[in-house]
Formats: sequence, C-alpha cells, structure tokens
Amino acid sequence: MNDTDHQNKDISPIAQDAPDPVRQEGTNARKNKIIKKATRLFIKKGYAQTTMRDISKATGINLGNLYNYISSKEDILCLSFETYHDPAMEWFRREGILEMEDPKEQLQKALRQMLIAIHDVMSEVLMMYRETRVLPPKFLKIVLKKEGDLVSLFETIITRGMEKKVFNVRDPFFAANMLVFQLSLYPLRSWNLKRYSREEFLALSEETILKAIVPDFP
Amino acid sequence: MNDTDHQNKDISPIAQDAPDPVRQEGTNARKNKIIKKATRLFIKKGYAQTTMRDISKATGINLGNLYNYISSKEDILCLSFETYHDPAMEWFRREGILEMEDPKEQLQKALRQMLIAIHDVMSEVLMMYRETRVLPPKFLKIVLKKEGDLVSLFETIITRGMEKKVFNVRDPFFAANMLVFQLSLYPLRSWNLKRYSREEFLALSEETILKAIVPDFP
Amino acid sequence: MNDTDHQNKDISPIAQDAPDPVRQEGTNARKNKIIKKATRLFIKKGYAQTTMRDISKATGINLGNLYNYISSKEDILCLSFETYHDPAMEWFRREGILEMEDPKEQLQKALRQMLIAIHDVMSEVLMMYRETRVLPPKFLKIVLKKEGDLVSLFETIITRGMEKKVFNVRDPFFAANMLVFQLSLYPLRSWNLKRYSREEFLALSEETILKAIVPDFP
Amino acid sequence: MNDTDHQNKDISPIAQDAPDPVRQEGTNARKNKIIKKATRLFIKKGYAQTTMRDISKATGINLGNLYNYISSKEDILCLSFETYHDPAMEWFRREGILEMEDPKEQLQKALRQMLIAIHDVMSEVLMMYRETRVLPPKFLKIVLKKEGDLVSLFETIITRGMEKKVFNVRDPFFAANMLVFQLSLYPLRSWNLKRYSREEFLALSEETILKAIVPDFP
DNA sequence: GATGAATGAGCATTCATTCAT
DNA sequence: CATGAATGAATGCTCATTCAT
Repeated sequence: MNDTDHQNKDISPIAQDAPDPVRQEGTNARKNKIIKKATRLFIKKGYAQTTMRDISKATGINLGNLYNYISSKEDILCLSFETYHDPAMEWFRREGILEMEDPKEQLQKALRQMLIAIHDVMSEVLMMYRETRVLPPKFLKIVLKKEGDLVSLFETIITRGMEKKVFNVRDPFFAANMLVFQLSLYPLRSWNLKRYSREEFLALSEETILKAIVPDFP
Repeated sequence: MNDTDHQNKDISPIAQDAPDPVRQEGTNARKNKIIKKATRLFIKKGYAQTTMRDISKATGINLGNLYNYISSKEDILCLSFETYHDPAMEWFRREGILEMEDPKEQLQKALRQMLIAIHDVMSEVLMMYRETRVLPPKFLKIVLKKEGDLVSLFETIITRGMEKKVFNVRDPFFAANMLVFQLSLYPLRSWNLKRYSREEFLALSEETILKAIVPDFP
Repeated sequence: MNDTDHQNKDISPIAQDAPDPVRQEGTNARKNKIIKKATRLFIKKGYAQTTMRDISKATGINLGNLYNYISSKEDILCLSFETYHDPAMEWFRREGILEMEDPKEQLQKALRQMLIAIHDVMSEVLMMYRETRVLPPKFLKIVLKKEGDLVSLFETIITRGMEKKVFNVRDPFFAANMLVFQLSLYPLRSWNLKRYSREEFLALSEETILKAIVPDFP
Repeated sequence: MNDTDHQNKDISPIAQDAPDPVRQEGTNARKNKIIKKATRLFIKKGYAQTTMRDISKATGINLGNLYNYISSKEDILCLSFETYHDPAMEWFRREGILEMEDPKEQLQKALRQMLIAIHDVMSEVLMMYRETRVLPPKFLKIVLKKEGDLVSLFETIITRGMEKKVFNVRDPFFAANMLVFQLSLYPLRSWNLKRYSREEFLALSEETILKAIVPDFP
C-alpha cells in the first residue's frame, strides 16, 4: 500500500564495475537470482504459464519469502526487462560510438556490437517480444521509449552518412527502424537458422543489413 | 443480463461468397464467428487474458454451447492460426508466381503481394508472433513447417535469380529468411511507424528489402 | 469488471408480498440463502474471520459457484446490511406514522415499532455495529445517511411535540440521537439483560426512553 | 528502509508520573509504546486489518523483537483493553464516590466523571465495542465481568436513591444498564454529533440521562 | 535484547470445462 | 442444439510467528 514499489535501479550491470562490494549484497544477490531464474521460466513456459510457485521452486526461495525481494509477479517481469533491455544500449554508448568520425566505420561497429549483444541474449529478447503486452502501461512506455531511442541513434548515424554521401537510403528514419528490427532476426527466427554458426550468422547479418544502406557494399 | 453488445454483423465473408448453400453452413458460420471474435480478443487482450466467458459474450453464444463448435480454448487459437496463416500462402500460390519467368519481376511481385497481405492482417500477425508458444507441440510443428515452406519459396526464387545473374546474395537461404522476417516489420513495429501512410510504407519496405538482393537497385 | 455490481434491490422483504412469484426465483432464493447464512457466520465469527469456504460450506453452494450470485465477500456484507438495515425503516414508514396527529401517541407507536424490529434482529444489529468499518466508503456513506434519516424522523416528531407543549427536551436533535441510540441497548448489551423476558424488556425500554422526553410520564 | 516515521514522542504518561525508577522501566516503556501505537492502529484500521508489520513500523521496534515484549497479536488487543478499560473504573473508585451520602449528588458526580472519561477515550471505546468479539473467551469473561461491575455500581447508587425516595425508576438494574449504555453515545455516534462542543455534549447527556431517573429533574 | 530472513498455512478469487435439463 | 449452474483445482499474495545469528 504505502510502500514505494519498483525501487529497482540497483540491478544495473554497472554495479558489477563498482569497486565497493560491501552493501546489502546478500539481498541483491537473491533478487538477481530471482530475476534470472524467473526469466528462464518466462522464456521456457511463458509469463502467464509461470506461477509464483514455479519461481519459488526454481530459486529454492520460499514462496512467501519471495515477496521480501520483489513486490509482485509483474514486478519480476519488469525487472527482467530492465536487466536484459538496458545493457544493450549501455554497451552501445560506452564504446564511444557516437564520437566516431567515419560514418561507415561507425555504423559497422555499432551494428556488430548490437548483433553480438542480441545474439547472446536471444532467448531473453524473444521473451520480451512476446510478453511486452503484459507490462504495466507506465513501464511499457519506458520500454518503448528506450527502443525508440535506439532507433534514433541509428537514424543519427545514417543521416550523417547521407550528408557525407557514403550512405544512400531514401528515408533515414525508416532505414533505422528496419535495421533495428533486423537485429532481432536471430531471436525470432532461430528455429530456422540453426545451420549457421554464430560467426557465420553475424557475418551474413552484417552484410545483408549494410547492403541496404551502403552503396557498393562490400 | 441486460447485455446488448452482440454486434453480429460480421458473418465470415467466405460464407457469403460461397455459391454453395451447404447444409452445415450454419454450423460453419458459427465456428467462423467464434474464431474471428476470439482472434480480436486475443489481439486486444492476449490469449491468456482472454476467458471463455469473454468469447461467449463477444459471440453471443452461450458458454456451454461454445463447446459444440470448438473443443477447447487452445483449439480456438489453432483455428485462428490456420485462418490467418494459410491465406497468405494460398494467395501466393494462386497468383501463379511460381510459373513466372523473369526472376526480378517474380521476386518483386511476390514480395509486394506478401507485404500487402501481412499489412492487412498485421494485428493478427503480431498476435501469432506472441502466442506461438501456447500452441500444442504438434500444431506448432505444422505452423513452423508452413513458415519454413514460405522461406523455401523465396529461396527458390532467389536461387534462380542468382543463376541468371540478376540477383546477388552470399547465401540464398539466409537471404530468404531475412526477407520473410522483414515482412513482419510493420506488425511488430507499427508503434514506431505510424508516420507513414500504407502506400509509403509498402514502397519503402519493398525498396529496402530488394536493395539487399538485387544489385544496382532500383 | 464491466458488470454492474450491487443489483440488489430485489431482496426487499416486499418481494414476499408480491403476488407474482414467477421470476428468476431460483437465483434470488440462492442469493438470499447466501446472505442469510453468511450473516449468521458474520454474527458468530466476525466478518474477517469468516472465509468464503465457510460460506460455501454453510450454504452447500460450491465455492466457485458462489461467485455466480455475489461478486465478492465485501458484496455479501453490503447485501447483509441492506437486508437487515432497510426493513426497519421501511416498516416505520409503511405504518403511516408520519401522518399521525397526536405527537405523544405518534412517538410511542414509532418507538415501540422500532424496539420490536430491532429486538427481532438484534444479532444482526450487533454485527452491523461491529462491521461497519469494513464497508466500502461509498456504501458506508449510504448507511450513515439512512441512519441519519432515522434520527431526523424522530427529531421531527419531537419538535412537533415541543411546539404542542406535550414534550419537553432541551435539544430535539440531541434527544432524537439519544433515542435512536437507546434502541440498540438490547443488541449491544444482551449479555447482561438475559433476565428480562422480551415483553418486560420492551416495556422497560419504552418507559425509560419516554421519561426523558415526555414530562410526567407515565 | 528509509522510513523516518518513528514518532517516539508518546512515552506512556504513566511511566512519567511514576516516582519509582524501577529497572525494568525500559521494558515497560517499550511495552506501553506497543500497546499505545497498536491501539491507534486498531482504531484506525481495525484489528484484523492491522498487521504485525504495521505495528513494527509504527513503534520502530523490529518485527521479531516485538515478540520479546508481547506474546501474540491477540495479546496486544487484550493489553489494550486493559489499558483503556480499567482506568475508567479506577478513577471512579478513587474519587470516593461510593462513600458519598446524598444519592442525587453521588449519581450526578459519578455520571459526569464517567461521561468525561469516556469522551476522552472515545475512539478507544469504539474500538473496544468493535473488537470485543476477537478476545479469547477467558479474557472476554473478565472484560464482561468488569463491565457488569460498573453496572452494579450504578445499580447500588440508584437503589439507595430509590430507598431515599429521591430517585424513581421501575427497575434499578435495568436503569443502571441503560445508564451505562448511554455513556457510550458519543463514541458510537460521534459521526452525527459533531455539531456539539464537548461541554454542550456533556451537559446534554447528563441532563437526558438523569431525567429518566430523578423525578422533576432538573 | 535485536535483527530480518524464513516458514507454510491460509485467503479471496478465477476459470476452463462438464453436465443435467 | 441451447442453457447456465456446477465443479474444483489453481493462482497470486498475505501474514502471524519462529529462529539462527
């Protein structure tokens, strides 16, 4: 009731870099465990089909006790989104990609970075595509905003490349949308793409995506 | 009790076009109505959040009576997949695309056809992406098979174009997968693409997709 | 959700007088049974300590099925209040007390009427005193309004008697409040009043209450 | 976590008045604090709706630690009854009312004393009326016994007044019951009596109550 | 004494499905 | 075919109380 829900900024991956590991580490470890295990269940069975009892069993944490770490089942889903959604963009920014000079190199590096990131959490991405609907409206807005931001980032890169005449697309915003969407090819279509090794897949994706933007590629 | 929201105006169009007044028409019309209304509910609220009571209310068919037309809630989902999944490929075949000579023209026509088809049932496509997980394994296999078939079709076209040197991709199977995936851009990303009119969107999609396959396009 | 709760004007005791017993009698009978049995449980164990399972067991109606007749546990409490709260005032009005000429006779009749009515549902009155807190705010307002109306009725009677010099109180509104409160003596203090027969109790109450209002009574 | 609502200003007044600095004072102060804070919660939210966590938060005493001072939630309720129930009668006795000669003066003083006492703890009285049901049978018996004793006290006074011909009631025991009940008018009906100041209310109550006992009053 | 994580029984409510009529 | 009451297992969540530290 009068508790503030969603005090969950504390699961950011940045915490791993923090030189000060002397906190309520136990509590956080528990919380992370819940998120991780629950995410696996959401992936395997779907959010609606996963019960709190499942999560209790999977984490080994007593059902009632679970609620000392999270505030509701929905809360876990939101936390899961935060855990697997944010890092992608964090990594993106951290690499200083926005400061790169050559648009072609810039696009290529950003693209590869994202392809790898998404490939490595592909089940989570698939789950998020599926369960977005269940998010509480407030949180949904945040998620879509972040997703929109990622598109904008690529739009900026593409626009710069257009001005420098190294890229050629009819509509940078559309191209950015398509590009970001294409990043999810593997998570959403992995059942038909098993024949490719990780490296093969990354190379093929990169080439195919860039072809639509960079003339005379490769 | 005093419900009056039985908007029964949407008898399945197929039933109306059929020149054959088969006797079980009534039964079939009912079944189609159930599928259609249930699909709208699945789209709006999600499969898990839609109750049989919702479907009963939406169709105006008594809850118990519903089970005279369908055998379970899951059954309705499968029927919904069939209804909106099959036509796409049916239209595809019906147009005699497979018999066309010029690969470029062939690809272009097939692509446009599919883009239109998917754009017009985009909500249904989005729903299917979301709820695939719920399908019983047996039926899931069928759905994936069909989806794989569609990819194969495009693979065939692309391969022919490669042989005729009018297309240029590194891996036809991969290209076909990416192409089929790109078809779903609108259903899955419509929230960020509202600024485009239907025609604008179709043109942009077509161009972007072809660029990765046809050299010197347009 | 989109059902209209509290469609429960149909439990008024008047229904018993109705010459037309051809309705959804079955449903209503069930609902009344639930209210009645649940009220007994609320009386015996208290609202919070009574579980829906208790009510299911007491009524012989399956737990899930219960919800076809009522919409929530809280709903049952409200229905119970309506059932046992309203009749008192209905009876009051029906007797045409407001039209009586002689204030003394009028007050005496009204008082006796109410004493009897309350004596006969004393456990229910006690329960209502106890559980008022649990009512949803909206419904609580209605209940207090009705209670206030009853006080106003007596205030009117007393004021008229004052004008006619047959009553003597310093403050009619206060006197009416005290009078209405005194009506509940038996429900709230029955544990200490067992020694009196019903008739003894009614006579003593009437006399004691009137003494404070009518000079030289009896 | 970051709670700061520990309003610890209300150490029990009894502890402050006590001239005896017993060593377990700390423990007793804690216990009194628990009772006091819990009572406020019982008043505001009801016994069933108040959780031990609420009490822990309100007192600033750790949840587990709470059980070092009280033995159960029910125990707190009993202690609360004792705290607010006993003083009334203590004050009564302390004033030496039982030794007074003139019955009229005696009744008037006793009555006023009780009216004031109850008026000042009216929320507590209301709470006790509501939650009596929850008391364990053994303790309930004690409470009712005390309440019965209070009635007996007034019965004695009234009987003496009858013998001295200064009072006139048909049944002293009934009159005493009614009188004691009338004392609770304010706690149970305060929502309809806000228009009176404390002094107005006390005067009106006194007059109305006495009218039923003392002939030719005032 | 103090802490707060742990326990597990219990609660109101929902819902797909069945079945007698 | 149609009805709608009936079933009962399941679900998310709460909470008094205990206990190791």
